[in-house]
Amino acid sequence: MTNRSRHIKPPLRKKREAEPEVRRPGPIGGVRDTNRKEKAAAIKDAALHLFLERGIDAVSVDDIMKRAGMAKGGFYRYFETQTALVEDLIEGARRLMVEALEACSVDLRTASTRDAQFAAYRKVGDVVATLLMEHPGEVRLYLQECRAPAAGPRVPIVELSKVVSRYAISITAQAQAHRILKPIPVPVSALTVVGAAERLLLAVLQEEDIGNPLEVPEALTTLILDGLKA
Amino acid sequence: MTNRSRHIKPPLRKKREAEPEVRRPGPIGGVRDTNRKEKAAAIKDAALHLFLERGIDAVSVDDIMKRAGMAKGGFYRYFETQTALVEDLIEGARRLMVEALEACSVDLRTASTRDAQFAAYRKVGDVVATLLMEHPGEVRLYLQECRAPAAGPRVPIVELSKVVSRYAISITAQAQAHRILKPIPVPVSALTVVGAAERLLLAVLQEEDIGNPLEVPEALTTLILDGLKA
DNA sequence: ATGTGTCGTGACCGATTGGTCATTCTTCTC
DNA sequence: GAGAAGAATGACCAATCGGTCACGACACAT
Repeated sequence: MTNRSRHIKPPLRKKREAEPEVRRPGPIGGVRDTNRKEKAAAIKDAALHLFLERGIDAVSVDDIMKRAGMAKGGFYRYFETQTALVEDLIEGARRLMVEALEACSVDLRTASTRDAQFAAYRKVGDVVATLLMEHPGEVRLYLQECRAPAAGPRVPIVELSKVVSRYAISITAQAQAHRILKPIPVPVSALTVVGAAERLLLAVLQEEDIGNPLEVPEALTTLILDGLKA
Repeated sequence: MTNRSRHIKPPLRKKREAEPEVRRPGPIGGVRDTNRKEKAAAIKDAALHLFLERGIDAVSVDDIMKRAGMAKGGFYRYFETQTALVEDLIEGARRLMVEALEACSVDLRTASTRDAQFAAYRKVGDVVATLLMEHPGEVRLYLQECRAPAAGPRVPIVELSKVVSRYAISITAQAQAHRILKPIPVPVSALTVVGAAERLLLAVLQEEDIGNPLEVPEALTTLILDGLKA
């Protein structure tokens, strides 16, 4: 087992401790409970910053815990593995995004008027804007890591990206059925939007010089409408 | 010095050997020379496959040399570091791409007719198609790794992506000056195209179900023209 | 054929890894 | 306040890392 791929293969020995969320010790508002939440947040915060600075693969458990001001051994009281940490990290943003895409898909299925159809699209855009404001780090982590091979701690990120692509394709297919969009091959139409949107998000989050970030959604909408609209 | 970041910091001891290309042993067509080229190619081939399977960060020198059927120590007779290997790996594709972008930029500067202007664009598209056919592995490696933080062996890839973005913005600015494109903020217009094109390339190279790959360039062109054209 | 220098090998080095565990410290329950 | 239980620590483990090096094998010039 190479050191580089240790996270890919299953651990040789079984874990002693697990499921930190399932059984909670002490009173719900007590010191224990409060500390636990604070420490877990500190670990996640430290991990996110290091992941963004160095890339997920280049960050060790020791690095994370040092930045969080704790000893290495404590990590495993909060997370079973690094993969579980990443899952936890992106869970909030993931749920928001998936729910928005699912809602759009459902709305689009029943929308009969043009207005209702465009409203379904707009809601996704609103959620993306919300994500950008409330989870910028998580979104940037997603954009940085989502294309690399799914191995080790990156697995949940790559899987999310596959879900997003699938929804984009499904939604595009429905939009074409409604004749909102040009009859371009559906995956091409869908992935064009995904690719363009993700690249622009990355530019905003990495503070590339992109002009006024607030103009970006409008410009993108114009491009998509003129380029894809039937 | 953490193990994870060992490639970032300068080596403690100085290298004994270097510049494998500068001084070549023996006759140019001799056994030595032939072997050297074959082995170097074998190393690069093994490295590329492993990089694509696991991601650059998850591949060790030992992994590469084992796959190439050689002993670890031999690696450093061919490449100073893993970073040099990656530079060498993408050099061919990089040169093609940069030269095409530079040529487009120059052509666009002097193009007076619409036809000449579109021809300048088309040449870049042709080179991308060539890259796709002749260097599919290298292109895929670029797409997989270009967004992660620039550290260690990934540095040359990330730098190439910055060059590409800069050229895209510069070319877009010229096109807007020619009034070929809508007066959308230049970086937005440029990165939209880059993002869309890269995502579609990735889909083709990863064999996502995208329909007939030959239709992709045409569809993308249609989208860009309708979406961006003035 | 002989000497010269390169090539390839695999043991070796110090550092670091994910993960474990006995021990100590802190909070909880009573 | 005392005993029980969870939480935190840091030494520890085997494996692996990038990189080096002495040495035997091989290609070259003569």
